[in-house]
Amino acid sequence: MEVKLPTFNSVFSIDCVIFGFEAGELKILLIERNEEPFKDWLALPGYIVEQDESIDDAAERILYELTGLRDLHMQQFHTFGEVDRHPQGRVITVAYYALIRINGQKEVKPITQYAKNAFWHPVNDLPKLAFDHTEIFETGFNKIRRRLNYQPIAFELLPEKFTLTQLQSLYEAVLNKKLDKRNFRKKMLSYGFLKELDEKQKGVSYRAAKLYKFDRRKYTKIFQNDLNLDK
Amino acid sequence: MEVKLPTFNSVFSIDCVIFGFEAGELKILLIERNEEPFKDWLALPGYIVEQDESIDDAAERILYELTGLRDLHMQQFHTFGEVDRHPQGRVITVAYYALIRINGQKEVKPITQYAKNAFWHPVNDLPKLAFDHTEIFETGFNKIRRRLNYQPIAFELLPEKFTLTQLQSLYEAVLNKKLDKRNFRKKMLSYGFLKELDEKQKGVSYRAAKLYKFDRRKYTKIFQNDLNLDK
DNA sequence: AATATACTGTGTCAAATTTACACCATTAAA
DNA sequence: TTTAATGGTGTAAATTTGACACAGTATATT
Repeated sequence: MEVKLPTFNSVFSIDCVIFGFEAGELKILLIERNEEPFKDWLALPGYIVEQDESIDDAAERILYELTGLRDLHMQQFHTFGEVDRHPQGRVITVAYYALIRINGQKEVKPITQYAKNAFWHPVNDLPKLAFDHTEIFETGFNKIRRRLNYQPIAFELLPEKFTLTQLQSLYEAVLNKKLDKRNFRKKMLSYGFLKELDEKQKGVSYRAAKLYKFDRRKYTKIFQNDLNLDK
Repeated sequence: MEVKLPTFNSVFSIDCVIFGFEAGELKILLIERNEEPFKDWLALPGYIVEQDESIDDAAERILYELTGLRDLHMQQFHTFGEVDRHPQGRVITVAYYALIRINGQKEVKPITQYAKNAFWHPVNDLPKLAFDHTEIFETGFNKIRRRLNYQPIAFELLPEKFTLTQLQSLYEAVLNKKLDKRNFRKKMLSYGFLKELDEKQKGVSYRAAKLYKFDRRKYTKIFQNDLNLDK
């Protein structure tokens, strides 16, 4: 923006694509809308930005109000600004993604009345979504697919302690292809940022696997000289 | 955006980081502002989005009005939404980049009175810019650095016919490091999307180099199975 | 005509990385 | 004790990357 301000020229919103991983499946968080337009439709959690909050702050607040989730690391990925994307007027939306451990999170549920409820849905079988939310989802999914290879996003989706098989099945779910077990392990371990624990998986009816932890300090050290990958 | 529209809540703008390549140097397009705030400061070309145009359309229009440049392939890369980024009020801006051949373009010059003039400036020696434009530039520069490796953006900066040395020096300018000549050529040619022409460089006082063309059809064919890289 | 200048264009080998590939070990349940 | 299910492991070939140097050619200069 370059000159004296005109009056406001648009409505500005945030939409969130929240990924979770559960039972070997990649899921996203959807809400059931409780207001027109698209009342009763499924949609991404999203709402309008306030004038006195940054868009990053707005993303956190909105996600919380619609789903009860807090303190996720949200990352902007694209802004959608087609004139007709909202049936009631000009609304420009900034899309964010976040990744979250589904297990160990309290149930998701809306805090405000704008959503009837919120729930996890597998990405492989998404219904039609309100507005242009299908496109927003797909754009976001493509982003995390790419980023999986150069950012430590997998570890935000897994429990703190995880097995290498779990890690692999997450990669397979995101990339949508099978990986070779031995090569995958060799590679992951070669990075040096996985810490092997003196602990094993519990509650399985077969040989328990070793648990690992992601060591963010080491990761940062190893990749500190890379280009800034944020934004 | 999810519910009935409130009145407009913000001003919405576009800022452009336009890269060009000339005399072995990477440059961006700056304007000299002609209005408050930041009157007489240098800034990225940018302006306010109209209500009846998509943000992609706005980006093209605004760039044209401030610099006379048209029909560039502009690519959104980040949205800046800090509350205080504009001294006069809430302005959210979507930043775009584009790449352009400086040579063979007509002179850049503003069409509207919002900018006094427009000119190319080397990226290595940028002055202080208005607003948060220095941050916007840096974010954009990091983006194209990354994308250089998986998108054919180099060829938008070079003339249609170019030598491998020119291509290499562009890579060196963007990545800010020296590359090995033989390895660079081997690799580039191995992709198979460079077409060798029956033509040589002219007007140099030493052995003329072969000219090449970028074959976008072949490029697309080769990489058609990759993830969608737009957005 | 000879020489200087400046850049073009090329190949090999070692090292590192990636890929393909299969079976025994362990645990719990039946 | 047997079955079911997954855990955990190594090697060799192929590919890719990285390091490295000099003769060839067009022009300008003398």
